[in-house]
Amino acid sequence: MRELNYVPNALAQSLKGRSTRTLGLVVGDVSNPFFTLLARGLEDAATAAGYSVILCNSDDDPKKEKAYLEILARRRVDGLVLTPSQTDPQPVLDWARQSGPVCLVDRPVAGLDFHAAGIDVVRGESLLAAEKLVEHLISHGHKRIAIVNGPPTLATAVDRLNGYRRALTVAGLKVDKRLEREGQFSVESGRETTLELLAKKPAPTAIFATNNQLALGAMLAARDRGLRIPDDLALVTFEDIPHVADVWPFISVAAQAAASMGQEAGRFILERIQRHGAHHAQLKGGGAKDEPLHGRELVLDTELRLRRSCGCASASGGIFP
Amino acid sequence: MRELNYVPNALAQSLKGRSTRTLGLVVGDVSNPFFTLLARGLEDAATAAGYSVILCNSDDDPKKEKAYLEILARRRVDGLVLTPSQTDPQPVLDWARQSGPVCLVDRPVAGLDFHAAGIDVVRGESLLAAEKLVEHLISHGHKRIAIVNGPPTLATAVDRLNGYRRALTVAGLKVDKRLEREGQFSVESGRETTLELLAKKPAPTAIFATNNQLALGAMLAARDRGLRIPDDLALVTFEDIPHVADVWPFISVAAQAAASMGQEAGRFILERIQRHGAHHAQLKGGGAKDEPLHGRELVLDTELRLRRSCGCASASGGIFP
DNA sequence: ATGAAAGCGCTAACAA
DNA sequence: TTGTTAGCGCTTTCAT
Repeated sequence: MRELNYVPNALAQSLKGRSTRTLGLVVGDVSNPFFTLLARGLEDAATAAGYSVILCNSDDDPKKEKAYLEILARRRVDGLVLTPSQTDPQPVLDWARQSGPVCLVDRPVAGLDFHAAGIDVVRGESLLAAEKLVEHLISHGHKRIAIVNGPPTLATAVDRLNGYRRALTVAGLKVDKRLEREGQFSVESGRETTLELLAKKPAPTAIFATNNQLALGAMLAARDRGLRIPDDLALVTFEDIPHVADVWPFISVAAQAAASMGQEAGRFILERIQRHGAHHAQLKGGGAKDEPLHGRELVLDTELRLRRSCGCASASGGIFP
Repeated sequence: MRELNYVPNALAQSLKGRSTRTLGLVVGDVSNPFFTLLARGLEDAATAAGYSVILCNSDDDPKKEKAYLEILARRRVDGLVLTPSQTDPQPVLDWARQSGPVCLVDRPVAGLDFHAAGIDVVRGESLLAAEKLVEHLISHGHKRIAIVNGPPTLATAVDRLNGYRRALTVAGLKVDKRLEREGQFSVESGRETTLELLAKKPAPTAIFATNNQLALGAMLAARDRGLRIPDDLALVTFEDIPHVADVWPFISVAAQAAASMGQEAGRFILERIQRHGAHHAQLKGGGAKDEPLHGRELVLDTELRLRRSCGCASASGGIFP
């Protein structure tokens, strides 16, 4: 009788029950391949558990982020996976307290006691990887190494800057603020700041771009100035562009497992949602794990992939002239 | 008084009203840069109009697609933006009749009278662009040109195959089915089928990979066999990988404006939602556009970008050795 | 003007 | 077992 086209209304179900089976995902920009993979990973984890995900692009703008959080809260998403766009921990704390489980991905919020707040964090190892990258540049003989960074409001930018500085210090090179540039994590920003850097009296001989978009911008800048990489300017960065490196093994990177990051974030948030739900609807028997469940932190390994842009010879035979 | 933390419940609002202010987006795979940009474009258009988007990856699998459509229908999304994964027009027709506005992106469904069904289509020019690409290979003197294609169930694959055949025919070359390979629109598939092609007695001297993932796979295959591009094997494909071509002007492509496609799809679907809503809730006065509104088709231009993989000399100076 | 009530489509608790 | 009912948080209508 209801074979004649009946589709249950999930809204009504959600209104009654305490779950929307929906996750909110707020990333800087899905077009950044890193976030693309992250989104895919989360989507897979979510789908497997019967959840859908609402995708939001904050462009790392706290205003946009705020607007999205508001929308997601109204929609009563069961969990939030967020790449925080600012230093202020309040929005995240508020969400955790009022709107439900949160998992921070890619970067934590400086000054946020995620452990106590019951907020999970999944991120890559940034500081150490950055240090290794710069250390490698130093091993190639570079002394004037510049950093093309993202906004200092993002933990990844801060970590990578600290790694950069540490490498210099350890090598006995002095930290020169004039070689430290910050901007957005975008191609345009990378191009502009690199251009500024290259205009300096003694120009840097190597650049550490803190993500792949910035690196792309730096390469554009090098091209603008007629510089060859790595001969005239060496370059290292974070995050591979999927598949591209396989056919064009050129850019040396510290690679993060973006898809895994998304999946792990999914695992965290789903687990937390389960407990959260069990908590709200006081289940009578069964698994009574009622301890508050502190925030966990999962730090994924970052793998150094040295190719040509740093000055190393191409490992692979190279099919291209 | 309600400054003390009140968040309206969008579920209840939606349950009462007739709108969820949500769009469903089903693409093959967001990790394909083409779909990434499409998703971003749609998200932008949606957000600007106060809509959110639920992202789904069908992997071009009709089963997964069906499951997602079911979920989206239950969630009562106001509109559906879909890259259809099969030849059967029924699912789409059903959606349009029962669940609301639909906009097909990237590809239509063969045999679907979208115009009559009131279904919009936003796509790139595939056939002609494919023909030009292959025509160009022919102009380089190639006679044995293979096609590495996606599933014949997708309109883009069909169109590109037809464009390929037409170019051959027009040039007086004969169509050789053994040089026509199909599979998935994935890197792995591209690698496998290219490997098969390269194992043939007189191997093809040029390959037309019908999307960038396949092209990446084809390049991997070339590397596997120790072939150089374009010297030993020429290659052309569809869709640029954003920014990469700027720093590595290597792959010759027919480029589509993916982000625009997403935005235009957004415009179409939002407009249709508006009318649809106005239709349901019989508005008393005002703009009485009650004509049924036929399905529209927007075909975006595809731009040929000839670089090196086809055999053309690099236009740009090239910063890489 | 402000206030009360019905109902959106479900689920869960209860009654028969 | 099957049937009825209250209520999730809103919006809209109707009465005050």
